[in-house]
Amino acid sequence: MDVFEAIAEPSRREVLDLLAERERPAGELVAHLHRLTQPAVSRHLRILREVGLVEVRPDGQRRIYALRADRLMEIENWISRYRKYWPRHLDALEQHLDQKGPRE
Amino acid sequence: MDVFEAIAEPSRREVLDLLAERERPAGELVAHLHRLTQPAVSRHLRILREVGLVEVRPDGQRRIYALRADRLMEIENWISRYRKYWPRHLDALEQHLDQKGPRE
DNA sequence: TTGATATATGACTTGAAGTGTATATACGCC
DNA sequence: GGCGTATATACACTTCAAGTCATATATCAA
Repeated sequence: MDVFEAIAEPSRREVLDLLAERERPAGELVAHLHRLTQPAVSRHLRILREVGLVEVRPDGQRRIYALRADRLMEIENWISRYRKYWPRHLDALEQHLDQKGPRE
Repeated sequence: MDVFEAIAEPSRREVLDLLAERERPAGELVAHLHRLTQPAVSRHLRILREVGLVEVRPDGQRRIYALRADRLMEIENWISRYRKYWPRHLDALEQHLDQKGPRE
């Protein structure tokens, strides 16, 4: 399983979104993904761990999961070559710049 | 099948990469993806068509496939929220800017 | 019309992903 | 130690994607 496959799964993207806000113990993730059972979430976390998109830190009986966003650059690097084909007014790069202000 | 799943398949990314250079007839794509049989490639093309990542134009007995890169913005929109977590010296946005020169 | 080429589809098989139930492991507390 | 909680793993099962081979469809050329 590679990063592309890992993020193809909606529940796993949801996990990453949750971890983007802050690191969380596994149980908290299970609570948010209430459609899935605890083992199912645990399995998704294993996959995210294996591809390096999250890292785990033990905290007593809990396991704290944290995002490792740098692994997403593999996606970014691939997709970046397509930006030039996008309509300019929807170019996320431009939006990003507008958001941050020129040359922050 | 959604866009995330569509690009999770390496052969399909390869097709998109080929179509990023120029539009091509199906047979040319089959020739490049020499590991796959013609029906296999045709099936991938169908999937890419269904999610809107490519479009087809008949040309006699051939079918010319062309990229529709704007559908990749679905990926971009999701991934963009993670940019701020990347190490700055590897920030693809910065690279992109450096490449184009400031405020083209 | 007949035959060759280009592409798509159908039937089928195989393998892997995803899920739930049940169980194991690990830790904290008493 | 024994119990409860938190998390991971094992197993069985289902579903579906992806591949091949064979065939259908469409177009061109003669």
